[in-house]
Amino acid sequence: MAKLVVNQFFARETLKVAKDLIGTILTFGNCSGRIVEVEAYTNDEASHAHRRTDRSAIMYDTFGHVYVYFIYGMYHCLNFTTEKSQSGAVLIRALEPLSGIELMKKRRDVEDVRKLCNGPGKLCQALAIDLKLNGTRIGDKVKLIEGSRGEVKTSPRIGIKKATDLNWRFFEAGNPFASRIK
DNA sequence: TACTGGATTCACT
DNA sequence: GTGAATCCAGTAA
Repeated sequence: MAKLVVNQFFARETLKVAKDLIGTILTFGNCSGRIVEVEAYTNDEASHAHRRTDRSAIMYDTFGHVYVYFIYGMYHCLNFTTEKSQSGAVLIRALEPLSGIELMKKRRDVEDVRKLCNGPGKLCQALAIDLKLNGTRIGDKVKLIEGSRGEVKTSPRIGIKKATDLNWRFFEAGNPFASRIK
């Protein structure tokens, strides 16, 4: 397993980055998990990337950085910024927990491993990700390691679902750790 | 300064 | 399937 070349990886089209993130190992602190579901946000109206504000400026100014935002007064969502020349980001929607599982269980107050990280808010809670992480470089606190993908073209099987007109969800087909696909 | 809505989750029916 | 919880960011005035 190789450490991912962040600059090269995230400078590409958001949709390609999103697809290639499936199967990648994400580590933060003592916990790690395999990314099994993501959502690509390009410059469309449903996305924070549509309008430049103080909060969303990071998506215009950077790629390969962590973008965390707070939603519904209760949850955080973890994104990675993409594309060199325009705004874009990939929301991490679900992880398959690999290590630090006991810690995640404690944080989530849940015993069922499948329910630890099968949602954007849940995985942030399990990994203790909050706004303090916003703006940090990928590879700094949050690290990514190529998993079963990388050179592999055929597996894992990647499912694609349209979320909005321009946004797409990518998930590992048949993986029980992926969140509910609506 | 005040108001509004949201890329979610979970309990309840 | 429905609705409540909850608070920050964005917007209007």
